[in-house]
Amino acid sequence: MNLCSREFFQRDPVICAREMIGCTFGLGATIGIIVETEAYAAEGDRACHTWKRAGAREFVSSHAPGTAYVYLNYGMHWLFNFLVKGGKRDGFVLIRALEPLRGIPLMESRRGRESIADLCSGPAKLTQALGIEGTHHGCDPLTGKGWLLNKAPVNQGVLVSKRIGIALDSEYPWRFLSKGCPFVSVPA
DNA sequence: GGGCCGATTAGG
DNA sequence: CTAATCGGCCCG
Repeated sequence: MNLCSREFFQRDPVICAREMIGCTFGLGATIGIIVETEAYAAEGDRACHTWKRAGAREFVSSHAPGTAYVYLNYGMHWLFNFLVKGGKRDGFVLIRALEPLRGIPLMESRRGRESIADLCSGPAKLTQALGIEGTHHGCDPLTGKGWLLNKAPVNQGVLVSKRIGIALDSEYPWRFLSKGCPFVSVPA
């Protein structure tokens, strides 16, 4: 049962990214708590795929808010985003790190390592740990079989920083992470 | 078709 | 620090 509503994703992506910290997210038996996110805006943000890719702009216009935008980076890493649209701005929320919660042995198997802090502490690590791949591009985690997405009742101790690993518009403070959390990709 | 780039990661 | 590895985009 998904407690995250459609309207949760019908807001500004920056607000949405902030609110997703603490939410429970999973696929199949593997589940974690979202501890790090980044927002990308469909317009005016040169780091967003929509800036250069017509396909990304088409994706935004032709899918419902909450849809999974999954893409291959560096030819080998799958990265997972939620589509955010219908609010002040359209855009995406990139899931960058999870605190492993359930299915840890399976995560360890998929990742090929056993250190719990190294299972989901990066955008490509967590997709590997959860078994997310290109086949999930365009899926709807709000209604799709196997997905889990529960909203957290409160978000306390959320820190803000610049986004990681981008060259353009890197000054925007659009990265959010749980304060003091050891499972983030890069410490605050 | 060819060249370049990238929201990363693991390993030396 | 760099190799790995490939879809999208810009040429031409």
